[in-house]
Amino acid sequence: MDATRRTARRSTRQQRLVFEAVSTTRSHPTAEWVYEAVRRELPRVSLGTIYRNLQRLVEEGRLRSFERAGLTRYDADLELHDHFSCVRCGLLMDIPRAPEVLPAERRLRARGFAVEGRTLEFHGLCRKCRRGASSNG
Amino acid sequence: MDATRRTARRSTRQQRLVFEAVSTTRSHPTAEWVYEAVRRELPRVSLGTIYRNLQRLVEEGRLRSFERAGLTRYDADLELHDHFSCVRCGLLMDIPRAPEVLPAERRLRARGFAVEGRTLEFHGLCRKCRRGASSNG
DNA sequence: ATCAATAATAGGAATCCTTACTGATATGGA
DNA sequence: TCCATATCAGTAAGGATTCCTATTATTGAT
Ligand SMILES: [Mn+2]
Ligand SMILES: [Mn+2]
Ligand SMILES: [Zn+2]
Ligand SMILES: [Zn+2]
Repeated sequence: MDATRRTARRSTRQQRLVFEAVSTTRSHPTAEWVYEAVRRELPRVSLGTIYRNLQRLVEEGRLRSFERAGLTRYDADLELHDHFSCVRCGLLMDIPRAPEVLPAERRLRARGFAVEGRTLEFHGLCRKCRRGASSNG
Repeated sequence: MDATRRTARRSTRQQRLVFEAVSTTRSHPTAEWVYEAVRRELPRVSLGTIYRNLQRLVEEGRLRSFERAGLTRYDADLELHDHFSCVRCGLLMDIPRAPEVLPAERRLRARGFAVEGRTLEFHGLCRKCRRGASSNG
């Protein structure tokens, strides 16, 4: 049976390298960053291929994506988690998400909204930047 | 004294109309939306003027801005508040922010981070879309 | 190994939002 | 009036992403 599915899912070298580039960093990289990383292994790769595979991996649920400062960034960590970003150095750090339900979410549900998820990001100064904050400009 | 400040701050008709367009809606409009709104009063206004004044108003702290789906959106509500967005109809709704401190923020401070603020957005189905969710595609 | 069918690629053009530039115009003070 | 300066309209330029097309790679079957 199942004669309809003639072709199996491909996994090209390009796609594997794109996924690997994103999944081996915690820096929430941009397409350009992934491009440079993949190029080191596959110098002839094209930027279009990077975008195409990133988008495919997001559709397949193997990566998350979000925007920041006009750029799309990618994250291979599929666990629900929140973020902290440093307004000085640009660090974008993961924060584990505790199972607690936020009061605001309870209020939304009580009003009849179906809450499926959330995005939570704190911003401020990381430890390193905090130390130099008073002396430097 | 204060002879250095020779020219007073101008407030042009264009700037007033840009601010009015943003501040009289709760839809978190885009630059294009503001452009169309201002054009109804001032048909010869240019898109560059819209962008320039939006950017100026944000710098002056009279508007907030943030990105969503590749577009910059503007908000005249300076009160700290959170958002709910409907994944089906695109509604982006304000949620008043209660004074409670989130546990995740306490944990960050305990680890030495200086938390200055946060962005919190829930997503799911609004009441209207929830009703039609099961029957419609 | 060869073949046909199909999926993915490289390279570049096109698109979309936003910013930067330029010459014209308006404003307010000396 | 005359000058300095701010803002304007219009348009060019920029940057990130998507789209397009001919080419190449992969698969399954002969
Ligand atoms: Mn993350
Ligand atoms: Mn708002
Ligand atoms: Zn920092
Ligand atoms: Zn809705």
